[in-house]
Amino acid sequence: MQIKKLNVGSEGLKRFFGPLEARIMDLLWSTGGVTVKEAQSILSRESPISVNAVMTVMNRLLDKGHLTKVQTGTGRTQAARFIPILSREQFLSEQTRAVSQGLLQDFGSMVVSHLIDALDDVDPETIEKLERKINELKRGKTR
Amino acid sequence: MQIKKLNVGSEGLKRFFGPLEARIMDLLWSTGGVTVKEAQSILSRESPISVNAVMTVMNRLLDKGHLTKVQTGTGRTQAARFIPILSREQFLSEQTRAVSQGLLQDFGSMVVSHLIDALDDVDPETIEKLERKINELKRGKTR
DNA sequence: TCCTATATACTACATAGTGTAGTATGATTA
DNA sequence: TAATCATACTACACTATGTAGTATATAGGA
Repeated sequence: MQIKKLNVGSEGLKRFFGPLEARIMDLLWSTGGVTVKEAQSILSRESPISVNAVMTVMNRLLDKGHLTKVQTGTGRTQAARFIPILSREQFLSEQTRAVSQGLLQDFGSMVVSHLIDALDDVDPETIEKLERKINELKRGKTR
Repeated sequence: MQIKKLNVGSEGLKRFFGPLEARIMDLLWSTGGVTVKEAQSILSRESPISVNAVMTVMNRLLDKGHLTKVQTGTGRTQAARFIPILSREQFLSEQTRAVSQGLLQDFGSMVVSHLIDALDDVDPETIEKLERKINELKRGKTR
């Protein structure tokens, strides 16, 4: 599922989610899936939050298509487990792809220029890949 | 002024503003500055909108620091002219910089990979720049 | 000088997204 | 069967945005 808004001033997952949503998604990805109660317990270590608050947000994430719910039974000892639909990698890849592609499309060379300035911290293999791509493009041009 | 949210699914200026805000900024940049009444007249050509609706939005853009107001006098014949603080180019450059840099920072190589896929449509000079940057980086590494 | 058109301010309401939590219901198991 | 736990439903706050009504001040013509 595609995120609608990117929070430009925030960091990490908070770019794609609200602060609480981000903490919950992080937890879901770290653990592979938790129940509402489990999530609430863990989140409450930092600052107390009600089970219902956590549940509402998890249900919203469910509605938005980020999670599935696995019912392991019924009754009070069998709480539903919420599980991310995409892996963290898949999700981030999809989102960064959507944003990069969108920006590139509308503001092409401007964006590339900014990326150039920020390229210093990118790992060498990625730079290699980039270089190969450029050679490819140049070959295409002179052909 | 830095935008807080990027509308991922929208296009052009609507990535940075709401639909009406975007139309107004576009108008402001195209004309170099207009009064509320002027803006309202022009916008109403597409679909009728009240002067007040336009004014509220323009004032909000003013509050957010995107515009200045130039008072050419007082009274009914001298409406204030709203003028963008940054040029369109400056604004877009600043915003795309913030977004690109943020994404690169948090999701470095992932973003570059997507960039690679989208590079085909970028103009040759930019590719040149990119190539020079890469050479620079490689020299830095082996030095 | 006074009336009225115009500019501007202030206020209000709707909708969407997010954070937070209360109440109600329903199933379970001790 | 009653206390416990899971879950649903509802509600409220706050922010951003779109839209517009009412009020006020001021200028310029009659």
